[in-house]
Amino acid sequence: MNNFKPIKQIKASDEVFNQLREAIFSGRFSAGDKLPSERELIEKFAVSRTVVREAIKSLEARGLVVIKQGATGGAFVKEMTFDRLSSDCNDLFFLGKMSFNEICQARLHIEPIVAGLAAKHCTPEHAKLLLEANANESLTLEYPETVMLRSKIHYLLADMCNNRFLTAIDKSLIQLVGSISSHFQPDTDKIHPPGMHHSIIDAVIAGDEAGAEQAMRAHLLDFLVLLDGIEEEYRHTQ
Amino acid sequence: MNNFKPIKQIKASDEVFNQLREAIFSGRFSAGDKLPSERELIEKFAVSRTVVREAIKSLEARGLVVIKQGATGGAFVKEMTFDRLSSDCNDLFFLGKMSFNEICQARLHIEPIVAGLAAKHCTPEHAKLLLEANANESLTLEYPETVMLRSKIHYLLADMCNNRFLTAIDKSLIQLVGSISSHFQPDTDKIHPPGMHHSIIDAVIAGDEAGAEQAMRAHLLDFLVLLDGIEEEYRHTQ
DNA sequence: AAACGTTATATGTCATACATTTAACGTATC
DNA sequence: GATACGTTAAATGTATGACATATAACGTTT
Repeated sequence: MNNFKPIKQIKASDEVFNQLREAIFSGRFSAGDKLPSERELIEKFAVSRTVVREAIKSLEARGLVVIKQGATGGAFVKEMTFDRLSSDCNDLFFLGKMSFNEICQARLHIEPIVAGLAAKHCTPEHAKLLLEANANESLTLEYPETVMLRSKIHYLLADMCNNRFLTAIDKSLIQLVGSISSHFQPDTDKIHPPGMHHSIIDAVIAGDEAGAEQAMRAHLLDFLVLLDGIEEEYRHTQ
Repeated sequence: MNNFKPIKQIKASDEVFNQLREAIFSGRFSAGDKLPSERELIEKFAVSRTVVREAIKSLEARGLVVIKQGATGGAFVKEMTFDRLSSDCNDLFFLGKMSFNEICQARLHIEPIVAGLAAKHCTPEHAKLLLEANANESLTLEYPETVMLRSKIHYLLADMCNNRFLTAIDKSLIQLVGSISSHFQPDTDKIHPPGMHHSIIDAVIAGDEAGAEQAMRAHLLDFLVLLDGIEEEYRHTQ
């Protein structure tokens, strides 16, 4: 047979999108830089404004740029953050591609590791923050502040593990569990009594990796059991 | 002070985007369904075609729909997959937000867990696939096939862990390590000699969770050491 | 110096026309 | 009847011009 390949008619807007995307990835534009204005892009690419606008709109939806209006406006390259991962995880859950149980199990496996790494890298400043957060855990019982206060420790530990990938994954899971469970506003003191984090913090501050892992695992087992059955409820109220 | 909030002028295209997004998330449109045509959306939202098109373009960039041209064309709701996570991980690496070392370390922590879970859920069919893949590992030394063959086992194990989140994360890491390292086409038999997976497979098929974890950890330590320094090279050749 | 209006330069929206892609239907040809 | 071919219809893709709106910067008045 012949080796002819099917002609791929690339849409002009996609082509512009790709070239701009490449330019950003290659570092020709870095975070904070302004892309050329629509008028300039029209000239350089020799296409209509429609095409340029749709390309930029795609960049925005992809989270690569933010668009500002006005005299000093334009498309500015965004500082890429790990929030994208979180937002994707959210999408996947809400589209039913992940069960609450899977999220919890994943967290049960990953967060102890993170806690161990946090213990390994704990500095006096970190210790201070942890103790502060721990002391403030019971300040209020109002939603959604209470959820934030009770999970603060987890976020701090995530930031301490010295691995941005694990930090991002862990935070996504924490955030997801939080947002799903707080949808029901269960009695906070019941599903997450104050003082649950004591042993974790002690181990982390002591630099005891294995102890921190162990303590986190035990904590999650306690906590997640109390949340059991919450997904059933969730899927039904939608 | 007063409690006035700044007026947030929502762009029409964003509003349309959000409403369509919500409709998809709420299940009003599920995978494979066709959104209303541009003409219909124009009527329902009472906006111009520009606005509708930019909204749909955003949905496409977000990976929620695919757009087909022609008589039976339109915007079709996409089956949401975990590929999005992989693609985002790629972006983050190429934008310098993750180091190769962080990726390797994350993999070193996560993949043993996955291997353990795989051992827990291993069926005879799984065993067959693993043995097959293992036998085919040295079929070729040509890039990029060789990379695929040597990592096949890892992908299989990822699929066996019964947790779609961990599967997705693990695959992202595997794929990322593979694509970065194969950029240099190092001698495959040197950095990843055949037979490295034997002990892992034995443990998994035996259903030995702890053994599988251990074997995977040992394998990764061996393998990743051989890849050391590859990032330096990479960042310089860009 | 502060308040205010003007202006310039972006992006945002609308409307219309035409181009292109694609499936489906009909029709001639063999 | 099957195949090839042209026609048509319905959708998205692109081009263009006009006007709306947002925003910073400059000038002018007070």
